[in-house]
Amino acid sequence: MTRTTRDLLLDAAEQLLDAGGVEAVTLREVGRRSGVSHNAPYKHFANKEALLAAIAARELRRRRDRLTTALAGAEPPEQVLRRSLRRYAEWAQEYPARFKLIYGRWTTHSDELAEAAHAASAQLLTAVRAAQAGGALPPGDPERLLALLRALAHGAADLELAGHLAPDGKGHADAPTLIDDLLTYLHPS
Amino acid sequence: MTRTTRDLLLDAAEQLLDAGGVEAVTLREVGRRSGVSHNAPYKHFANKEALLAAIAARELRRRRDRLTTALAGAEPPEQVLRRSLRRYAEWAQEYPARFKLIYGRWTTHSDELAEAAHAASAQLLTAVRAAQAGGALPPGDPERLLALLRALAHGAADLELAGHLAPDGKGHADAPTLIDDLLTYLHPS
DNA sequence: ACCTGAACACCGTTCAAGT
DNA sequence: ACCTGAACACCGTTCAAGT
Repeated sequence: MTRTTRDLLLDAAEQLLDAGGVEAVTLREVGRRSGVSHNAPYKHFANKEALLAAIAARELRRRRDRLTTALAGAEPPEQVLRRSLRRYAEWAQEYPARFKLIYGRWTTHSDELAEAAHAASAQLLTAVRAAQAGGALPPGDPERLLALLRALAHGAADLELAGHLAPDGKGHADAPTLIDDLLTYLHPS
Repeated sequence: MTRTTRDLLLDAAEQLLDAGGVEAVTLREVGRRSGVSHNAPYKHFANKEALLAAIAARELRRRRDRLTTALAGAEPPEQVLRRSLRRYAEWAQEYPARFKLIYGRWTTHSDELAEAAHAASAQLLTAVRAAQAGGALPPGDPERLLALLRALAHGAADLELAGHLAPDGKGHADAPTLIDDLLTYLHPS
């Protein structure tokens, strides 16, 4: 409950991450903003990679908790799925650096990161199964169908972020539109 | 035709990029490998960003040329499209750093980069239209349909690269499989 | 247990100077 | 026109030393 130095370091690093991307996160500036020396972070994290992994894990846990809340409601599973995928794309747009950090390659193995990612996947899988049972998604391996949905949402978000999605502005092909398009194509008629 | 210093610098930088990612590309090492001083690159490129943009543009032009060749053949357009998307995913796996560089956010505007990207899109759009005309893809705005296909291929490639696609190995949900799955779902029955 | 300050080996970039 | 060497302001990381 007490505001530890570790928390201060994490908050400062997250602030820098959001403001200027991963390259703006320097241990020296993190220390400066936390009121400690430039290498105090080494008493709390093995190195810079470990600090970034801790930020990624914390953010992933936040998102998993929100997803759990959404799934607990009375909404039909295909609606929950649609909203979750759309929120994923919106979140990527709002916090691009967090998105890149979490869904980029992890150079350091982190148990807590892997655990949070697995839990989020399990939640989504439940929604896919329920949507299949309700006839809103075609039958077949739910893991494979979820992979398709996630790949589309991820690719749409990433391309939009890079400005490579419909560069002429034609077709209104933004990420939420593409997610809706896919769900429509997948809906058994 | 002569091997200019500029070419040497580009080749050295590309080598470093492939070997160790974008962070392994330092102007000092590029100069070292090209047999010039650590700041000779500044006589050929405005800065490091411009050097990276030149590499990206060169690679994008190579890929566009290969795509043009593929489209000129007698193969049915939906097969060309399928092969192009699969090759995209394979290329991402083989040259992850080039993939990240080209499809990441461009911090420096480059006319030649923008031009090459636009040309590649135009080529793919032709294939989509032909596949629609042949009944292999559903009707509707071809730009929007192409955006869907590219987003899926991009997302599948990027997640696979990061090791976040089917982490348990279940479902055989690798990138080529997902591309095939989407084309199957899209095929009007 | 946690923190500091100096030090080391790197960076990108600038600049005066050379051919 | 192209290149060099010194210099500047940064980095991440290590280490001896302090409380």
